[in-house]
Amino acid sequence: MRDRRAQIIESATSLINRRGYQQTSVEDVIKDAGLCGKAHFYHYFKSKEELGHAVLNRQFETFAERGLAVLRDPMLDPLERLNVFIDTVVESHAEQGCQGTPCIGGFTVEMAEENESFRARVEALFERWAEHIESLLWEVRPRMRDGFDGARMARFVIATLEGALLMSRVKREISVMEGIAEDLKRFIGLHVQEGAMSHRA
Amino acid sequence: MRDRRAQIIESATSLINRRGYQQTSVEDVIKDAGLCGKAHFYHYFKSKEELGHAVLNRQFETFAERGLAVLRDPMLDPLERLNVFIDTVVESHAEQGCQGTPCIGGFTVEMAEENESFRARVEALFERWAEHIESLLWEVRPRMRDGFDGARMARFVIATLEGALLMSRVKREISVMEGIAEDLKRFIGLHVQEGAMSHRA
DNA sequence: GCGAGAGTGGACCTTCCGGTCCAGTATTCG
DNA sequence: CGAATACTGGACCGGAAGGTCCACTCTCGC
Repeated sequence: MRDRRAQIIESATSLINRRGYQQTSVEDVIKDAGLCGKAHFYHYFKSKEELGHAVLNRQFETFAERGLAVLRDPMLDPLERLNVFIDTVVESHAEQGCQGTPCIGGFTVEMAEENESFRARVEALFERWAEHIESLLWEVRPRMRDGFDGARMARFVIATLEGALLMSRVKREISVMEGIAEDLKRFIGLHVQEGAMSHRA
Repeated sequence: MRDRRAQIIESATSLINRRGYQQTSVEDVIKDAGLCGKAHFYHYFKSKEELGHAVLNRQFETFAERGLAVLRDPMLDPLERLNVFIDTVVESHAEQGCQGTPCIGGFTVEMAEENESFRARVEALFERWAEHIESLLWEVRPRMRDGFDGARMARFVIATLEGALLMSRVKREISVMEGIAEDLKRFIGLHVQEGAMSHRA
């Protein structure tokens, strides 16, 4: 069964999200996943590092499915999609009591610092995320003001979201993040040409 | 002599900035500070945690002196001060090879996660920072558009800077951060009323 | 000169943790 | 059946790290 492996990754992800990578011992994961001895764990993973990569991969995938999917939803106006995406990030963070890291952020940075191969992967995650937003913004380029730089804006959006995630995590409170998200959406909206609003209210 | 103690804090700050709190052992600090045995270290600090608080305090103070001072410089137009401040954050991050955390960010969040008393302190640091920006924005309120919310904007600025710091740290590259900082300044500028520009070019 | 605090040097304890090894049982599938 | 694979349980190892203890020297102010 690969169920077990998946379950270990699940447990590890949740624990690492809450306590960080270093603060999560293999033993903790074993306990949480309901395994017995270490042998069982090392039957599936050759090291804690391998588990770390698996967790990062999982973040990668979940994020790609849930988060990034909305960025490509053909039913919505691109800019609207971006707004929905931002709201989604805020909401999922709120759902997890300002602790989980629905996309990147938080613990991933700790991991990036720990180990070069982790770092590369986190960077790739950032890049992939940026590219999604970038291509979305490319779609709406004709509607934007002159000099609009989608690549830059994509990074700006990500940085702001990450920072907001971080702040509300430290503060253990979501309201700050909500305000920031609103302002961020407003900022994006300011780049739309007058009279070139999307087809929504 | 309190020199020694200060020197230990100095070493610890630098190490923690580079490698994180958990990744920095007391032994590392001892070596870096040029102490001899552990006894020497524990002569000044009763625990690693106490050292951690001292480091946080130092960050607090250095940041207050260098970073926040510019926010109150009476010689500059308030909005200009904010721009200078943003540039300063970018520059000092660049100087440290995208690794140091000139103000908060990075390792402080790791510490916040580690220990509740650390968390409270980091939160206080955030709050203090926000208040400085807030009061600066209060000064220029008459020049701003209707509905301008200084408190919100202050948090927005901080979140964006923190996120940018984080991204460029993972990427080990400053250019992304520079772009974000520019956009951030531009965003702030967009809230100024037409015809109410500051007295600079 | 004497006592306190600074500094030196290292042995040592304990706990935690990643990782190994092993011995055995349950399950499943050719 | 028989062999691989999944699972159980626990002993164990080696190293890192926080922290204690101790015996000793140096230096400075009273």
